[in-house]
Amino acid sequence: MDQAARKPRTRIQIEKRELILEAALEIFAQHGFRGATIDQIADAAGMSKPNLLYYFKSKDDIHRTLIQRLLDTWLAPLREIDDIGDPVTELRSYIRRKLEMARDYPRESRLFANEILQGAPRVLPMLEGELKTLVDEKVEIIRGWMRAGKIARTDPYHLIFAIWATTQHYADFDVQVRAVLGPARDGEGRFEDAARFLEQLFVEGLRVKG
Amino acid sequence: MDQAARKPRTRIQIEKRELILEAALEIFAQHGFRGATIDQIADAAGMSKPNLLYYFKSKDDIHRTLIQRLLDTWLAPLREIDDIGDPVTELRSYIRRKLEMARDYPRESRLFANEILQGAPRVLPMLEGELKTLVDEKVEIIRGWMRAGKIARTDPYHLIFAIWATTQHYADFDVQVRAVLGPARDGEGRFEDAARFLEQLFVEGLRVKG
DNA sequence: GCAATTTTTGACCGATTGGACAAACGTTAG
DNA sequence: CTAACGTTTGTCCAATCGGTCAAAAATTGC
Repeated sequence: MDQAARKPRTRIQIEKRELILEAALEIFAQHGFRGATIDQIADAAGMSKPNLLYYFKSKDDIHRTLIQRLLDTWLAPLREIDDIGDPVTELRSYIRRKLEMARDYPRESRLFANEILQGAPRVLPMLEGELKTLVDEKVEIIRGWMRAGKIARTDPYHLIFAIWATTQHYADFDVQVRAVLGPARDGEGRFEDAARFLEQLFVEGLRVKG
Repeated sequence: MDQAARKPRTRIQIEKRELILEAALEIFAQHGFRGATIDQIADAAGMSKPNLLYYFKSKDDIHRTLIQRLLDTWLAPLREIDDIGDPVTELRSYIRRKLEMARDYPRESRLFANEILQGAPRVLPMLEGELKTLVDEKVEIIRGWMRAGKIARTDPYHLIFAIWATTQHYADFDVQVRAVLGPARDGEGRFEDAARFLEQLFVEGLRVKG
């Protein structure tokens, strides 16, 4: 049965699908959708191409599944923002969480970056729907903070864009960051430096002038 | 003669090579290196594939030429930073110039982003050489400003990364930005909003605490 | 106007691609 | 043991890819 692609039933199907997705994430993140080949993915997953196509009905199917999974975890930090805590603390921990995700899930970040760069052919509806709704919601919270004089008045949309851009930069442009910083200051130190800098930039940048 | 690929000699060669590069920039920026096909580029340039290959000896040759051109103009704003002017003014105009480039040359930005995302296979030596040297140089200037108490003390490398990330974001993630902001606030207004926000963020974020 | 040179094209090639398929193999419930 | 079902693979295919080549067409120098 080719039902495998629709709903996993057996233990093997669940395991193998997971194995394929893990391999595909690596390949897609590195080469983009068109740059990746089914053979590469199958090879990385340790199985033959027809075997892989037994679990996913097409290359597009794999990619779509990955993107869908990614979005849930990717937007989690943003969802967590609420207006019950201290605004500065709230923003600070959002930045830190996003930076941690760039460090811990760079492949997911690059997969997403690739998709957006190509014009978001597979996720545009989600961007205009779910994502926009979520951002609009958080923008209102941030506006509340500004009205209350907790943070400086500025454009909340561009604030969110700036946080996304600066944090994801460390995953998407990792090669460039590493090349510029050089072999010294590698590993954990780089992450802490970035965290410290971004924290200062956004906290001071949003401090209310008095 | 296939010398066309090496050194343009005639008027037609100069014009046609320019036409091809213009078309290729569009295609490469949208689909990445592997995603783009010679046929697509030839079609966009209004000529046949063999004709295109008369002017460039391979797909890689076109791409390499584009990247090489890009880098000169891309790094120009950074080169312009010097320590004779007022630090805040200097940084502010650097940010504005970078943002203008993201607005006026989004295809170049995406071409570069694609290259870096794929691991910078064609420009890694340049990143580790020329770019690193240039950044190191400007970092020293920024450090001087900090020592002189003109701007707050922080990591100059990550400051530069943050400026790159936030400005290029508007070119590379344009689809996402547009989707989130919606049809209103399109066009020139978006650029001015972004400019105003980034200016505030970096100027206030780097203000010396008194 | 004509010959040399440059430019353009149609036809073609081998390699790679995503995917189909049936046969073989493994597993498991009765 | 065996029939039914799940898994794996070798083989094949049509489409597309980057690139070649020789010959036709256009241009240029004289």
